Amino acid sequence: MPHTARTAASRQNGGRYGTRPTMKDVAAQAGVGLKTVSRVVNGEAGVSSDTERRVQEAITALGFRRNDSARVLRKGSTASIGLVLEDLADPFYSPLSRAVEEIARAHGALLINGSSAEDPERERELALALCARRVDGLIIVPASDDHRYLEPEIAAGVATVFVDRPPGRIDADMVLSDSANGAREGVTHLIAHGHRRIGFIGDHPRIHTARERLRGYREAMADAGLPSPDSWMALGGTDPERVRADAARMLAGPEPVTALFAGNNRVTVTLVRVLAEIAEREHPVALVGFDDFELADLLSPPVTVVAQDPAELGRSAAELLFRRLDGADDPPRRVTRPTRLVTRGSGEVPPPA
Amino acid sequence: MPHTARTAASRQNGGRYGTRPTMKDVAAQAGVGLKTVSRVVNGEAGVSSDTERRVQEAITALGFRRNDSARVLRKGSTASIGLVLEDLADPFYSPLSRAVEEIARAHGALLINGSSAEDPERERELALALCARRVDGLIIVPASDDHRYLEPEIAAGVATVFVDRPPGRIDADMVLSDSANGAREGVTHLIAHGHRRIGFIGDHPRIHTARERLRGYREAMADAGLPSPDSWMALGGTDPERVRADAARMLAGPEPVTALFAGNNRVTVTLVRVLAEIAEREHPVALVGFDDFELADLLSPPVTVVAQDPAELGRSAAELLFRRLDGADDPPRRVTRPTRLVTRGSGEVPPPA
DNA sequence: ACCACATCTGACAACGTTGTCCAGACCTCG
DNA sequence: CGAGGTCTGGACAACGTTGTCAGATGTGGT
Repeated sequence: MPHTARTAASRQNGGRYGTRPTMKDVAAQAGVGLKTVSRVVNGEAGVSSDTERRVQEAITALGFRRNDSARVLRKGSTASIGLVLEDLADPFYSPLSRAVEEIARAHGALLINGSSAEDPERERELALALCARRVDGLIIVPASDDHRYLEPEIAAGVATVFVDRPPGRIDADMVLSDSANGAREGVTHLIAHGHRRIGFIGDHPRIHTARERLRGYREAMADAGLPSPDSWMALGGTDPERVRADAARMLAGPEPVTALFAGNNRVTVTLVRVLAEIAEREHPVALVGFDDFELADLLSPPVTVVAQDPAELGRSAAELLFRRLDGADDPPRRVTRPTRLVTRGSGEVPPPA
Repeated sequence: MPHTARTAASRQNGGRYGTRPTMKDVAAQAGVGLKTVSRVVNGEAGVSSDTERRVQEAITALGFRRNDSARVLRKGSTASIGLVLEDLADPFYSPLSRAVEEIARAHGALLINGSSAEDPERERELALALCARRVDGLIIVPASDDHRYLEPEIAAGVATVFVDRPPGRIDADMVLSDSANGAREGVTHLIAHGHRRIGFIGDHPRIHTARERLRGYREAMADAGLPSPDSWMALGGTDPERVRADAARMLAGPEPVTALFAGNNRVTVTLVRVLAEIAEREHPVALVGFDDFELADLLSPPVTVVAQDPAELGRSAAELLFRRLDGADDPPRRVTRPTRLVTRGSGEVPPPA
């Protein structure tokens, strides 16, 4: 075992720590021209097998690795794409990210990704940093509602696809779930099970999907001839404390809601906790959540959800992106993917008699 | 609203679709020298405010964005780090990834990441591709057990930190959880609650953490003077069907195990399902899982786990990496983080009388 | 012996940026 | 009014690769 990897390996390197051999060095070592090395490295034809062998040996001896920065500069394409989303660690977005990665890999591209943390300025910084790196394409889960800052980039040829939420003030490809209809279906389901007072707790209305889901809720209530007073709607974000307070408020008073609709997975999980805590004291409250989540079926009661398929969103977006990179230049398209109501129990709890 | 973003923006560009303005173009537009533009773009001193203004206007007019590829080539540092892990979508790794991203961001670096899918060859390809891109540093969750392929890279100055599992056949920085002691503690906990026949279901023994956890299990059994026959140990990976079959086998027969220890979060979740399915027919089986997971506390019974903190692993690894990038060159260090037994119920189920 | 042709190889410019170095304009002070 | 300094701006080389093109060598046909 070497003393340290660093010293051990730098011995191979003649001790030139931090200096990498270039094709020129390889050429000198092999006694051939620079371009011949380039040909060998890129598997181009027209190199005799004897020369190729000599070059390969020199490459191994020096530990040469092609500098892709220089290659990118010369060739103009980076074989990498950027993904900007809200939070890489969110169980909704991580499958999306993974799906994008798989498609990218299939196209020989690397994935650079960053979390915007729902901050428009941070989204912008990230997206522009990725453009400066000359990513070939960009997939964005918007935090901002104005993407005009991307116009020069798109004009310069950076293929751009928006996913989960639409772009703001520019026309571009997008892949969305049908939030409004999904929410409407979920709320209608609660109404069908006898509920008349239903609360909606969702994310900030500046987020497109949150607005759409709220709209679906309102439409479902209106369609059933039910009121939906402001006190039954909370749009304060997904902070657990905030959600708890909102839920407590809706569940208190003389006319408490008998069912809750959660606007996304974060809210659903918090509400599951809240309802579990009060389960022993009160009549059970029905719950339907937007977004599926792991183990939803093992809770008691199992949680009924309006499911979307985040991996499928990612796949669609990435495929659309690579279609563009392959040269498709038809007008921007909007892909809408349906949601699916998964009934498991919590959404079928009847209201108190 | 523009007809399409592409055509709208390319109008700004004089219609030169796919061609980006360079500093030279900006210089010509502003009527200054090339280097002056560079100075403005980089906020260097020595440019009069009048000249600066003219340059800024030219930049905006042309939609110029610095080409970081060229910059990287000239400067030698990419301000980006690579992360290779098993699966970006795994709820254990996604917080790790996010934590690395945050630290990278704090140091002004971008994160390029890829999933090895537990395939050594894929890990190698990814890591070397990242090195070819000249990432400043590399964080790796190994799938391979031989990392000598990285020696030339490390010698050339690519800081490298291994996380969650140790490197193979090279000496390098690493950040690990204390898997063996964690598993021992978990199994000892089951023994303390009266269990004598305890099964272990874990990942492939080629994975270091899987071996360590198995070792912890064996030591705990041996310390208590209990046997641990092969039939109580399954190391076939995390495929749900496989895990189900293994569990079924251990729970059948005249001397079934009365408790199960799960080697990671994937296995735990599958076992939760299995135990839920048989809960009504048989005496409840105790369960302790390695890795915490969301909603573990809301299942019935709530799941006792040996918790590690993946975000903390990621943070530690990234901090170690940036310490190296800042020039620290003390010998490679091994950081071990303790695990924490979280008792919730499933691990305190007694054996049948 | 000679030419036509194919095969192999290398010199050179270019990609877009930054570091070095020098020139000129302008100021200050003796 | 000149010497010395400061500020501003630009010419040029270099980073490591790839595309172009032309030169060198070898082979076969006449």
